[in-house]
Amino acid sequence: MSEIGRDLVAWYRAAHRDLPWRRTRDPWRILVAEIMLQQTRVQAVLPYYERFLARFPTPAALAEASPQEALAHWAGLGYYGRARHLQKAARRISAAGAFPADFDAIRGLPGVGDYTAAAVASIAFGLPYPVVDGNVLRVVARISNDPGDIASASTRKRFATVAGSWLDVSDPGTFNQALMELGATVCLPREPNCLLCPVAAHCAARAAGTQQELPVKLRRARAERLEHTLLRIERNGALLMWQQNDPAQRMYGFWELPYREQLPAARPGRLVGEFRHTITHHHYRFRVMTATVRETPEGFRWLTPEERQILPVSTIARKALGAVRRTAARS
DNA sequence: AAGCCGGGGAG
DNA sequence: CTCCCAGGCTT
Repeated sequence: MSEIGRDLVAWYRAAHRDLPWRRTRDPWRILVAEIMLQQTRVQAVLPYYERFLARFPTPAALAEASPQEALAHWAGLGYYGRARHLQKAARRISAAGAFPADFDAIRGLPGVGDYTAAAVASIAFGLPYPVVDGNVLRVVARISNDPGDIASASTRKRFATVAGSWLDVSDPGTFNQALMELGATVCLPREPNCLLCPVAAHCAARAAGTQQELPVKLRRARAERLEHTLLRIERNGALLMWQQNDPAQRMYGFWELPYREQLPAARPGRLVGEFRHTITHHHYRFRVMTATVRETPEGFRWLTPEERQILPVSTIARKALGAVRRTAARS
């Protein structure tokens, strides 16, 4: 093993965080963790992980569940395509009778790309594949003092080769988690804590003083601003809502409050709440108004509080109802 | 290669 | 406000 690998693993054994998915080598539990952790912070995943696995402890359990229930257990975590892919993967694993045990078979599961396949292969099966996530890109860029744009495929391929050259083939899973743990807790994006770093002596950026400039990422996204009004229409304690039934649209499968434009015939009442919400590069400002309707509009349903507990309700709808409660409490 | 998908925390 | 997070899929 490389010196960097040895130092990283020794540091990791002494300093790593105790996280629930580090207490198992069950490939199903590892897979669920890795899917949940895609572009999602550890702190955000923690409340979901055990709850999800308590309900779906095996691939068969998720395979047999309704898509609605799977989605309801994912609601609030974001990137809902992951929940649909995971259920497809669960059905495939369940039908095969065993979890796929080599890299290519794991990589072939829906929702599993290069990162997730390497993570499951190394952590659950001890196979020697280096993971390359955002943490690893940052750590490699700094240790190598490499100014390549991490948005480009060629840079990612080069960095993967470097990470692979450090890999501890006797325990790839621990090495991979050590490299990511360093990025998550020490080699931070804005302010790397080089004084605590176990591999500072090997770090070319540290030597050159360029650690704050790395990694280089050229792509930039801009935010679009939008405004909408949602309607809170209540009847006998139930709320008028609709379900996003178009797979091509955002939030497919989720229940939403009516938008003002959807119900031109509704009679608006008073403003009862206001909140902001950001989805990728869309920055929304929502107003919430009470309203009344003469009859149930086509495509809408009255959802009781009990139904809203079980069904997948969008974060926007949850925020809207929360904003109403706070506004009502103040007035 | 670029665009898109959620949501929240840090600075 | 901007940036980023244990990324992957589609075009």
